[in-house]
Amino acid sequence: MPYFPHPGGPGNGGPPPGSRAKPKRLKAHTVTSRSYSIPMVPRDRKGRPLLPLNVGIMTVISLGEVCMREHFHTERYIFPVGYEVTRRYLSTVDPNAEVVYRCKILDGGDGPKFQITSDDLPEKTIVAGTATGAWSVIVRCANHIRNRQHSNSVSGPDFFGLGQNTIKHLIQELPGADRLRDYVWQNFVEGGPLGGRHAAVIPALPE
DNA sequence: TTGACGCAGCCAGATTCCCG
DNA sequence: CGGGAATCTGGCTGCGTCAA
Repeated sequence: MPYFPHPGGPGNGGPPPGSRAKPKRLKAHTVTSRSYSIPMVPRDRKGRPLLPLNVGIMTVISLGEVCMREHFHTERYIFPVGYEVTRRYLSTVDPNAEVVYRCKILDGGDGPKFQITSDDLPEKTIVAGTATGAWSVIVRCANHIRNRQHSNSVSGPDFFGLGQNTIKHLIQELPGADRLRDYVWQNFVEGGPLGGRHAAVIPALPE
């Protein structure tokens, strides 16, 4: 998650020394359009991204298609029908294992359906109306078999990769994305100055 | 070679929303 | 109105890059 401290955050006075009481946070309900630098994305001759594509720990299998209907986008995220990624996470069967989860967004008629299938339980498919709902089932179960008592709080869109700037950028490029009413358009600069682990996005090796 | 730096991934908790 | 679900923010940690 790119962290951009907002005005009024830490460093802007902050709590008095010795005070550990956190100030009440107000929900940032407005999304502002701004520019982000993202790694260069490998593309074919027509300019389409080469899939599958490794983005961080995730692999984008398909970007799907932008659906103009309501509920298929918010001001922060677009939920393309047919979008598919894989990612590694804790197994819900073996406490010592990690498995690959296949995340898909399907057309549920009146809204998107978020489907997750794990490699160790391919017959058990989790489907929910929200990304958070689907992933919270996994996280709760993974924590349960490990006897971990932490909350099942999880950012679903984050786990689906929809919060990744690179993936956001690719989804924004899909036909129709520029005509979504509620979505707040972000400006991405490909090949911008980036350090760290994921300075380059590489095509995933075919299985 | 190594330490500083920057970023992604993940988690905890706060806030908001929604339904009974 | 209350409780649970959904969503978002802030911070910690680990790892890769780069310069000294």
